[in-house]
Amino acid sequence: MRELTKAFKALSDETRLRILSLLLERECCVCEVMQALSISQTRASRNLGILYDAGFLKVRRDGLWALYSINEEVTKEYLGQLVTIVDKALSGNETVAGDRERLKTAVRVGPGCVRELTK
Amino acid sequence: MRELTKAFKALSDETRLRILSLLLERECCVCEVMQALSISQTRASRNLGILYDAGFLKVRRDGLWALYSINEEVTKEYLGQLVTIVDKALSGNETVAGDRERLKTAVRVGPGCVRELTK
DNA sequence: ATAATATATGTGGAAATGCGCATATATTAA
DNA sequence: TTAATATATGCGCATTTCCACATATATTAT
Repeated sequence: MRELTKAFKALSDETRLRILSLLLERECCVCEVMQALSISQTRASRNLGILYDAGFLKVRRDGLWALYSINEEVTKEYLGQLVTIVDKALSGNETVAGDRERLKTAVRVGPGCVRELTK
Repeated sequence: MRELTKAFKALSDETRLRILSLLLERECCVCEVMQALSISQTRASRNLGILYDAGFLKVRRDGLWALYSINEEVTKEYLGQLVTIVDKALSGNETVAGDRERLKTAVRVGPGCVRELTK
């Protein structure tokens, strides 16, 4: 029961539904999520962590980057079903569409990337 | 999006999942819910209200009683799917089983029913 | 009318949540 | 080694949630 409420709690926040919808598009690093949704690094990282803890996401490391994506091999059947529900329910959503649009122009660097700018 | 987070928020609480599971058994009044789950009248009423506001339940009045049940004609498709998910996920749950067992012996009166006791 | 009763709700307090700020951690490059 | 960078996290604060207590509302019976 605790696992189930945890899953629902993870989905009970607008920011996290946007993140989940974004990751349905493709795998993203934290800095891409923060750029696409126009949110802070802390907020992106924390909410990715909450979705991860609930079992919805998986992570892989690539150098400095933490690449998050939808976890296909879920431990519980309902996790996959919930992702499908969110996907369909937000299929025509404007916010989600805007997030995905901004993802296209997002670059894999964070806010304090001085090196790239000064070069 | 707000409607969707509201639905998930409604399901992100153990008490409300127990209530939903109980109503999957049969229609119940508030006092039956409080007896089956061994919770206060306020707690039963408030959480039934939250599930109702999210669209999961319907109510009908029968004299003094408010009879809550699962809303079959949901406005959004995902509401019905979520109920199904909860039902399956908690199918073998001990707490839910205990609640349903206590529901069998529950009577349709509240805690302050002096008349019935003194007769 | 009054009394009894089931349910709903306003209020307050404790706990949980969400987020920004600052900082810690980990990885890579020089 | 040091510097730069992406991500994670401790802390504090504002907001929200959950509940009990008391009370309000609505219905039925007398």
